[in-house]
Amino acid sequence: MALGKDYVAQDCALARALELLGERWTLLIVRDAFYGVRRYGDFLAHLDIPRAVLAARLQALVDAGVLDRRPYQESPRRHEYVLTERGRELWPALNALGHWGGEYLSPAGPTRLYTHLPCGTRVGRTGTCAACGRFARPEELEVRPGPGADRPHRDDPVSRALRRPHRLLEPLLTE
Amino acid sequence: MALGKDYVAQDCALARALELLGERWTLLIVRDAFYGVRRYGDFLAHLDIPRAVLAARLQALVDAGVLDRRPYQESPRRHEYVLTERGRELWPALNALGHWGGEYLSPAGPTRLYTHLPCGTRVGRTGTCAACGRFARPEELEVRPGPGADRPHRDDPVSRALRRPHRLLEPLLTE
DNA sequence: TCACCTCGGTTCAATCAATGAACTAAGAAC
DNA sequence: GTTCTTAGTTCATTGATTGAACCGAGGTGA
Repeated sequence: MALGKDYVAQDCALARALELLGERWTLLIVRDAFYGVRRYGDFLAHLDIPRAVLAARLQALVDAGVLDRRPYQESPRRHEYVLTERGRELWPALNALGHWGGEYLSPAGPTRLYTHLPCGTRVGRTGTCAACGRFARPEELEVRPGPGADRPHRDDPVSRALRRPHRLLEPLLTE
Repeated sequence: MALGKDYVAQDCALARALELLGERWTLLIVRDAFYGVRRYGDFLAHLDIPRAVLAARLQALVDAGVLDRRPYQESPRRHEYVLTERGRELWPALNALGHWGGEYLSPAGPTRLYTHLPCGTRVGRTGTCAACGRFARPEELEVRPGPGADRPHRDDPVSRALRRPHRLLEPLLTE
């Protein structure tokens, strides 16, 4: 938020997390990173976010160690943004918020469904796999559109790629 | 957020949750509600939030069914804001975010510690009680300041009351 | 060689939201 | 009847977000 009167006086771990993650767009960027989005242009196409804001948020997430900015090609040099271990640790929070939104704010049901790949079981609200009892790590999850994923609102290449079932954190294939 | 270009086009449960909860201050208000804060004046004293913003956020949370506004005395008629069942379902999300902030953004360690009252065990990152293996419900948790709760920044009556160990959701006693 | 394309940004004026101080209202207490 | 408490509202100022335009490095095709 980086305002004059920050959350700093709050002396609270949640406040510190929100100082970074509570800004508009930031958690949606992180969500997209879990879905495999890695490039500036892909975030831009999928989120309809102002370019300046996207640049600022990516920078903040890199500074906080949530994303790693690393080259994916030389000549011309281009970079991609990939979740670090610290960033991947945000999965439980994102999962919990998403499930809450699915349960209480999505009349048509969840917009996405998650399958725990090692045992093929659908994962519930808590993020725990009913079959094996463990909390599902994001690398072990496959996403696919759920019943609440209504009429295809968006038709950019990134949204189309995200509608295909795919494993979390796997880089997006936008042909 | 309620902006012209909302998150609506996102067709995503997380985006819908953030539309409500992602606004500045909102999740801190919900956190305080878990800690037992219920009155306008107590939120105000503890959060240092502008009065107009607090009023707007409380209204939005009531409209969304996260808080219930109900009278706690007649003559003069006064209301308090209490978490609904839907609001209490936000605990996993808040817990996950708070633990992430404690782990990665609080150098001195967690600012608060949670004990699962039925079995007396400290609760870890995942929010699951190591002893009984269940996900701890907020009513079953006791909060107390942790090692990262540094020098008493704030000295309003609400902050002082919150420093005493107490059970989540129990109304705050500010004498 | 020159025009044009792509990708990843930066710049900037206009708009919208947050801030904080002052004000309001209704009843209680003195 | 004056003052206190609680729970707000109002409003000018400040600050962040938006969206359109621009920039620069390198590649491509004629």
